[in-house]
Amino acid sequence: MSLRATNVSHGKLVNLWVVFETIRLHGPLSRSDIARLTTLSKPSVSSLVDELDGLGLIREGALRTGGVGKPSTPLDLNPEGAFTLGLHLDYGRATVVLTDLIGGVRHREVWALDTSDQLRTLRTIARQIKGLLKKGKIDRSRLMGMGLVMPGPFGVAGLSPTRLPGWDGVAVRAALEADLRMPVMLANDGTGAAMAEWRFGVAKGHENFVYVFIGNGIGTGLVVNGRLVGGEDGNAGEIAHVVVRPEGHECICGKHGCLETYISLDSALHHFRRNGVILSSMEEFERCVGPGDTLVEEWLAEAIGPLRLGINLIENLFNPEAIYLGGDFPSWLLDLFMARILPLPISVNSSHSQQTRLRRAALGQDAAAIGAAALAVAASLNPDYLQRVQARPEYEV
Amino acid sequence: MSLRATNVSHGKLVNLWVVFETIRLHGPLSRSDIARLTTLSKPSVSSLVDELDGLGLIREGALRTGGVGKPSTPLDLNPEGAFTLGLHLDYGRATVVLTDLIGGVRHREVWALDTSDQLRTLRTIARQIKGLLKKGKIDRSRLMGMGLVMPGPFGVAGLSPTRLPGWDGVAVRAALEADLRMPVMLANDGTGAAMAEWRFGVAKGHENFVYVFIGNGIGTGLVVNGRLVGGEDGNAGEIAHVVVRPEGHECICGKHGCLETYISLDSALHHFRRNGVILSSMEEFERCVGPGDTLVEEWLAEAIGPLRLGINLIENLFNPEAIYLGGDFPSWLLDLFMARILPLPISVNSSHSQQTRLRRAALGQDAAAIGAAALAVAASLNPDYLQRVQARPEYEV
DNA sequence: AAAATTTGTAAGTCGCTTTAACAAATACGC
DNA sequence: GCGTATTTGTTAAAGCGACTTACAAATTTT
Repeated sequence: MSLRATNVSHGKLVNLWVVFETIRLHGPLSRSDIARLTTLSKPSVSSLVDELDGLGLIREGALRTGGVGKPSTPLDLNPEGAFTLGLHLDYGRATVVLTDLIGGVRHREVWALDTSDQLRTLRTIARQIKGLLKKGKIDRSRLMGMGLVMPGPFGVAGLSPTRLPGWDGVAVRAALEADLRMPVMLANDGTGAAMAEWRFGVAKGHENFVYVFIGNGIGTGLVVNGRLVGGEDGNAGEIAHVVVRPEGHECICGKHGCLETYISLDSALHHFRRNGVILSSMEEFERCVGPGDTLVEEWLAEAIGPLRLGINLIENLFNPEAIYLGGDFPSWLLDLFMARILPLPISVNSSHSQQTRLRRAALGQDAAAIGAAALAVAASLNPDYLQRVQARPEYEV
Repeated sequence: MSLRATNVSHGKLVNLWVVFETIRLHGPLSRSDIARLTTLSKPSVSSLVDELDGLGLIREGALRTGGVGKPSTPLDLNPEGAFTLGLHLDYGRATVVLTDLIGGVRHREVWALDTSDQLRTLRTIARQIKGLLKKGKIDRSRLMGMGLVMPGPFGVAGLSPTRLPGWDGVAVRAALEADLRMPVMLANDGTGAAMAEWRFGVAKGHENFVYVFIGNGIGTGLVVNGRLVGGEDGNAGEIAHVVVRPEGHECICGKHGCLETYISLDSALHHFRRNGVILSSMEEFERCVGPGDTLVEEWLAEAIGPLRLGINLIENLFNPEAIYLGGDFPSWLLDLFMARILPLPISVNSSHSQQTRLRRAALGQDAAAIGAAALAVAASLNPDYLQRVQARPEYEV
């Protein structure tokens, strides 16, 4: 049961978060602006602003004159106010970003890893992160924690993790938390990418949206009623194994015609392999394949129908403000999807404009890692942050 | 933006709701029990309980002795504390219930209506309801309002309302609110049914679940993160036009293979008509058709695959605690669905047991109306009730 | 230069939860 | 059977943060 009583102290934390978010979304703002936007009184805003200032999370700009009345002091987030780590773990690869409070990437590393050895991978990651921090790029006392995202689903025999073999039931979160001695949040990669666009990208301010993440596999990140959605086990948004072609390709899950067998790097590699071209990673794919290739066109022709159905069912079930398309795929390929998928079939969102319904994600291939970092901010500042986004069943490594 | 600041008075309303809900879900409870369950202090609980008592919403039971210590006073909801009206408007028919605070149906009426005449229908409904109230079955001052549910989607040209022709853009809510002079909440029928099971039925206490509502058409009601989901326009959960057979039946929406063309009364009637049997309403269907009929079996054989896909995609996208199957369909037919659909295909919910994943709704065919009534309770008591469940685009009648 | 407007602060009030202390009523131990 | 432990629920006072009211300060408008 999520029914939690409240009291004055909790209320204050809520208001602190409200002021913080208001500045983030609409800043720079004066204290009076904030009072108007939040319905808090001016004295209350002043006091909360003082507190945020004391924490170093916001900063004052130069006095702004021009209008009638006393000049106002614009307030904005202080990028240096807090730092978080974001880790995107994927097949054979880990991306780590160190971000500031406004999503600026202060440091970035990508490691090639043998992810089939889980223990070794975890040790390497922990060691590398410690090294990264020792280089002293940031004030260590301002490091709030780390977010970790990886392909889901979590804890489902026969289904997971379909894109990261052998990682089912590995207590990634606990292991890293213990080793790095900082809070670690865990979610799937789609949720990470959604979080990034939600806080720092084009999905700012949305109450309801869906991020479709295309990478090795395909997944989504969900925001409903202004909150991230994890579902009962942290596995919500798992669109990969939704059937779009009942008589279609056989899937590793045992069903036929799952979306992932049409739209994913894996499905592309399969198509290439069936035609005698052996490619085995995203890097190789990017290096060897381009927009005009016949094999790409063939694969795309087969993939666009299923993707259209996927978009359609997301619209009908979530009736979101918008759907964002992004992920690990090369940019030109996402662009092709965007172009070929139009016109969108009729749905509950048909009263919105085509441009509104489906949009390109703005952040690049690091989105998932950046969003992971953002998870750690939300977890430590938002008193109502939903833990349930995290995956549940974890066992000892 | 849903970022709303809080203060002590709002906090009190939250806590009042928390205490109310705690009693509803776990009652009968002593004041001390409530304090333990909510983390509120004992004096706070006492004060909030006094307030709820003053409102007449709860009542004390007989002193409960037996354990160590002073005997406790069990508290429970007072059924007579508040009444609400629930209206389920559907093709050719309106069901109205007058319910008490614990979902007990104090009065029920079903009217056959010519719903193709919207103005007339609205007038009739308003008149009948006024008459119903005049009969003086309840203390009028304790009537909190009305909930209205009807088939969606709302405000989508070419798609809605697929099961209630001519009602698109009709300002039902405003019209009834003005005529009856009480607050009226509006949502789709799936949401109504979900609400009924959530508050009074087998879905009590869930944070995440989906109700699949099968009637003239097919829809769902969604609860995510402990809140109803409406989406941007109040149209979330519109599963009817999700494509499950890309090469399948043509649908009135212009697409092919929509779920509704396989599982809905409408699809059954179509199948019968193609085979020379003309039926035109749910009543007729119930009267003329039974479990063993060949035509039913044929239709069922074709319907069960699509339904299985529908359940599968709901599981994968929402990862709910459970899915409930119910609606306007005759009970024996829902039972057949429940039996034939097993085993459920693999999904993110496969780690749950089959019995947990899909369950029969407990409330009968009045569920949608009862849930509509429950909407009015939540709207007036829960300070964080999500208005967005309501349909948005409404125009004057 | 006076008036109007707007920003932001200071002082005190208000509402609600909390802590601390305690009275009342029961079961339990001897 | 009586004192003790336990639990319930209330009373009184403290604490906390938002609110209202009043006002000083800095600018534009007239």
